[in-house]
Amino acid sequence: MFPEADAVAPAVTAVFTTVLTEGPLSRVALARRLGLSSAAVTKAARPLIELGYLEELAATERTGPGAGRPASPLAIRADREFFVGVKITGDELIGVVCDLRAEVRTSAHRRLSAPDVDHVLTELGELVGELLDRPGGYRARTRRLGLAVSGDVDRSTGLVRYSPFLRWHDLPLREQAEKITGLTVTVENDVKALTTAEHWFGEGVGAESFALVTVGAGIGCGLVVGGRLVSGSHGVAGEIGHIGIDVNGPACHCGSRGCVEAIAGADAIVRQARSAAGRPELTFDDAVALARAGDAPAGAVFARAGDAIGSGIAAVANLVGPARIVVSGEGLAAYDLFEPHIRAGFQRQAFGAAADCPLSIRPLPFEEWARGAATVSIQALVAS
Amino acid sequence: MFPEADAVAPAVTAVFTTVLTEGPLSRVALARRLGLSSAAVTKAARPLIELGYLEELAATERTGPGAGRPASPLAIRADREFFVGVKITGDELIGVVCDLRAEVRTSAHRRLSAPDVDHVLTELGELVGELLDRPGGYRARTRRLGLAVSGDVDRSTGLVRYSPFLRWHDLPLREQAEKITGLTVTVENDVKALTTAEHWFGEGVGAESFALVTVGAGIGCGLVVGGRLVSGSHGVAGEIGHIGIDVNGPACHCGSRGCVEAIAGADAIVRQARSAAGRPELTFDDAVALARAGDAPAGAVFARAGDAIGSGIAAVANLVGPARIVVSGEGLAAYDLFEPHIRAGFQRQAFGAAADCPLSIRPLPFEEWARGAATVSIQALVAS
DNA sequence: ATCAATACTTGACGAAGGAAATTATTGTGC
DNA sequence: GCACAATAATTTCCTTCGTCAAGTATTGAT
Repeated sequence: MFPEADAVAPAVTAVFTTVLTEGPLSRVALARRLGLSSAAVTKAARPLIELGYLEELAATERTGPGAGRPASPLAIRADREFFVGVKITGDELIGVVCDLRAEVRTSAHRRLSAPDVDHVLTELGELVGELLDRPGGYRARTRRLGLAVSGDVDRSTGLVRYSPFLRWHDLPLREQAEKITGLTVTVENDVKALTTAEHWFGEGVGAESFALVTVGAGIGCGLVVGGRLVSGSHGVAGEIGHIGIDVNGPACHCGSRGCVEAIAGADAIVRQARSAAGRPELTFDDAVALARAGDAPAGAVFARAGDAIGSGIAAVANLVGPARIVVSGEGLAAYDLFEPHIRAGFQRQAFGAAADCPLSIRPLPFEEWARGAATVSIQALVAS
Repeated sequence: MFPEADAVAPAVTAVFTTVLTEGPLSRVALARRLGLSSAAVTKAARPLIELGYLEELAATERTGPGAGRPASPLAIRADREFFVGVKITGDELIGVVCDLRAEVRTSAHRRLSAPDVDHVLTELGELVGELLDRPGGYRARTRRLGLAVSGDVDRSTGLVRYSPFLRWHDLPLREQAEKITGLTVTVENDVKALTTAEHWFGEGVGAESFALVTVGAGIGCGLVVGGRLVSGSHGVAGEIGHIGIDVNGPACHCGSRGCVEAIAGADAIVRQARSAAGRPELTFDDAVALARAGDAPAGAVFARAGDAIGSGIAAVANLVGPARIVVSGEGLAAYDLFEPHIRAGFQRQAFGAAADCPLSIRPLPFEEWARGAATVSIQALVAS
């Protein structure tokens, strides 16, 4: 958190993260929220104000019966520091500069000619440089960069163990990215980064448990339980895409049959739409167009896919009972075709009170992935 | 923890629970394990020794190169205090007296004529009295009783919100049981209690995450993530029995089709075995006997059920990635018929490294449920 | 103007844990 | 047998963190 200080008092971190994620709050409100005395909050807030991370707002509207000194809420000074976030895919880099509240200030992207490590790193360095040199005074106030990569990533060491789309194995990405950008780098799995962003700054704020489901080429899921991101003891967690929901379903690339992804993944949808229409050249967008035009077989493909996703989500709700679930991802460009069927599948398969779990289904700007990466670097600041 | 003391130092609780669950450990070993200084462990251990909860063992075998003062490991004095645990089912009470290490010292059970609250409480009082008066000096050293009940239970208030088998609604069980027994009572859901027992004293010891799956009339699951029991925001968690694994499968009492429980629950197995054999009077035990005798249709019913359970377990592994999974329950009396199919279903449906999750499949003495209840009261002591 | 109510600050205090020195107890090399 | 190295446990002193209780600040109501 602070330049020179090996350990920050727990209360300081708690006050900071609570103000950061739960908006302006008075010291007394913070004390209640955190189970601390108001004296402790006063003391914890002081260094944060001195460093410019927090500021005191003017007292606003009266709350209670009308008497008493008005509260002076503490708020984040969002422009105190900026963070770069970059999502790395097999053929593109998407970069953003965010403020402390993870609001995107500017963004850019670059196509990649190949997932070659050196090429990616060169492009990354240029992209970060371009973003920081844009008007806004970002460079002077930016120390950290977050990277989001699909696959098996060790956040604590910044090592990419294996990324199938990028074909990377045991790549010390943090080290190399720090060398080329001069920033302090945090590397995280893309779905986890997005989940973190939603947990800290999106619909998951304040939730003790929370799930984010991404629909796209694959079907992924990030899980927060007990306020902490679930990582999985064997490096696997949130693999909602390979829950089996139909023992007689289509074969999946994982070797089983009837996995959610084998029914609702983008490839699976294209395959099913092609055979339903008898047109082997059909693309995903064609299938969407057909279904929207009222073509019954194409519509049925999306219906089945949505239902499969809903079933998978219900499995999450039945097992861990998150306070809320957000469904998102580039696959939801065809939102209108999926949404009712996701809900129907969920309602059918959710057991008892699990069906009460609020479900937000909404498409997601692709930039959001990069914002997730930036959020991870904000977290890294707070944890430091 | 201690009679008069509103707050116990965190280190004291940490030292106690670690010695309790991870066996005799020297102070230095505890310090390493807990990230504390050895001075802190010395200080934390002292009151525990004075109160008779811990004792110092004689130095045993030398460990390292051979020099240095030998360690004096700290161990639990298991007979310092006893705990009663009772599992309440619709037609029976099963009670045990356990020591601090949750070893069963004596047990008893009583049949219930009806799940009538007053009747159950009367029988409970008599059962507890009978257990404590047995030779062993239990009564003088027993202060706590744990109750395990199926259904929706609020452990913090001791309220049974709804228990379908017992047909109880919003029953303040803790209060009433305390009145009748004079002990401090903790009430917990039965599957959670069993999970806790396995996490503290069984195969889940030391695991950061852990799952226990029970196979019986229903298929249940208790989940530990981040060292803490998962409760579910809407009161639902671990409902592995209603994960849908076959959209065209048999109808389930929950309203959906192809739930794990609709294929592998005891009722479902009987129903399938009856129609497979064309004998409508068949019991569960008959079906087991048939399958063991080599009857192919009966064997197929168990195979399908085991496979369904394995699929459900794989969903748990894919989603939360527990360090290990224990499968148990009275349904595993037919262990030999299930086991290979559970493993096969799990291996097929577990994604990637999730398949590495160790799976223990073993039948479980019915008394174990009561031991789970006792464990919960041991936890309540530690937390107090 | 006074008072009650609420928010915040201050300073004394205590609990908890760490650092380093000290004591305890062993095996090893001579 | 005697220094000594090595490891375990304890003691003493000290820092840190947070609470408590008292005091200050700022409002509306009487």
